[in-house]
Amino acid sequence: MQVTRAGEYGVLGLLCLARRGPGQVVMIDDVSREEKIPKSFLAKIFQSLARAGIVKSSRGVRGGFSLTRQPGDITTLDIIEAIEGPIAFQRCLQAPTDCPHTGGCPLCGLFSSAQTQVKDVFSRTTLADLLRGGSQRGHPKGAAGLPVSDAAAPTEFQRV
Amino acid sequence: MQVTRAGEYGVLGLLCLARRGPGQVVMIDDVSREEKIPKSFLAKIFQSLARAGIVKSSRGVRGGFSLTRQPGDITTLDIIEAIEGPIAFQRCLQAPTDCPHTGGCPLCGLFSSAQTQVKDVFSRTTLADLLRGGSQRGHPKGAAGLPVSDAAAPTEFQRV
DNA sequence: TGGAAATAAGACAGTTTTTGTCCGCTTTTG
DNA sequence: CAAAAGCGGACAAAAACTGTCTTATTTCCA
Repeated sequence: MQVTRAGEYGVLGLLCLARRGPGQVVMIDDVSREEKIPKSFLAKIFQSLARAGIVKSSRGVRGGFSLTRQPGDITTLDIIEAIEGPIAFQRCLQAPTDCPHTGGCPLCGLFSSAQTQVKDVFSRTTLADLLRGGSQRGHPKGAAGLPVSDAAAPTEFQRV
Repeated sequence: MQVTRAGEYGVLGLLCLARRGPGQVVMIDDVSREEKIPKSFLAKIFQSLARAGIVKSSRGVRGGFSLTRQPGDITTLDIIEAIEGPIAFQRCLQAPTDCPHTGGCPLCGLFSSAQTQVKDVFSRTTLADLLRGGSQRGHPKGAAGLPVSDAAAPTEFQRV
C-alpha cells in the first residue's frame, strides 16, 4: 500500500520542470542533481512520462525534457499511473475474470471504493496545486492546504 | 498500491468466522478448505490477528480461532493493519525524519490526504457490513458508497 | 497417563516487484 | 565529424510477497 519511489520521483521531477516555466527544456542531469534522484533511474521514469505524452523529449546536444501541457492540466494521477500503471487495489478490479468468487466477491466492493477515493484525491491535485503549496509545512496533520473538497463524494452508483 | 493476498485472506478468513456466529471456535483447516486459502499461510495470518487481539486462539484438541468482538466492531482497517502493518503511502508519513525535504515536502500533504481517504473507507466498513453484502456502517459524512467504477463491479453491488 | 489434535514460532525457499546500473544505439547541434 | 543528449534493453541487487516445513507446546479425552 505505497506509492513507489519511481512514482514519487516522477512527480518531483515534473515539479522541477514546472518550476522552470512552461516550454522550458531541462536535462535529466539537472533534475537529477536538483532533486537528488539517481540519474539513470530518473531517465527511465521520464521515458515512461514521455510515452504517456506528459512530457516531450528532445534528443541531441541541446536536448532534454519539457512539459506538453500547463502544470494545471497535469494531475498527479496522470503521473503516477503513467509510471506505475493503473492504480488497482486488487487484481479483480483490473481483470474481473481473476476473481475466484464468481458468485459475488465480498471484497471487490470495498476495494473498489477505496481505490476510487485514492484516484479521486490524485486526480484533483495538479502540478500547479503542488507548486502553490510549496510554502506549506512538510507534514500536515490533516489534509490541510490541498484542493480536496470534502463535498466531492462520487455518489453515482451503477447497476451492473 | 495493492492490498496484499495476506490482507485479503485475513478478511475472508474472519468473514468465515463471523458467519459461524460469535464465539464459535473454528479450525484453520476448515477456513482454509472453505475459502480455498493455503492452510499454512492462513495459519500465519491468523497468528497476526491473534497478536492484534482481533481473534482468540485455543490450542489442543478442540482448538481453533474465535472472534473476540462482534463483527460490527471489527473494521477492515483493523484487520488489514494487523496483517500488513500500518497503512503508509510514504515513509515520511510514518517516520517524518525520513523525509528528505526538510523545508516542506511538496508531496507529504498529497499522500497524507490520499492515505486518510483510504483509511476512512476501511475504518467505516466492518465485518458485519461485509456480511450484509457490502454496505458500510453509517457515517454522518455519508461518503462514497460502494463501487463507483466501471465494469469491474460485481453484479450484486447495487446502489445503497 | 498417553496419544491425538490443534495452534505457535521460526527457518527456509521460490517468485515477483522494486530500484537501480550499464552499455550500445540513435538523434541533434555546432 | 564529434560531442551531447535521450532510447532501449539487459542485467543485477535488494526487498517484499507467498508460501512450505519442521519442531515445539498446549489441550482434550479415552
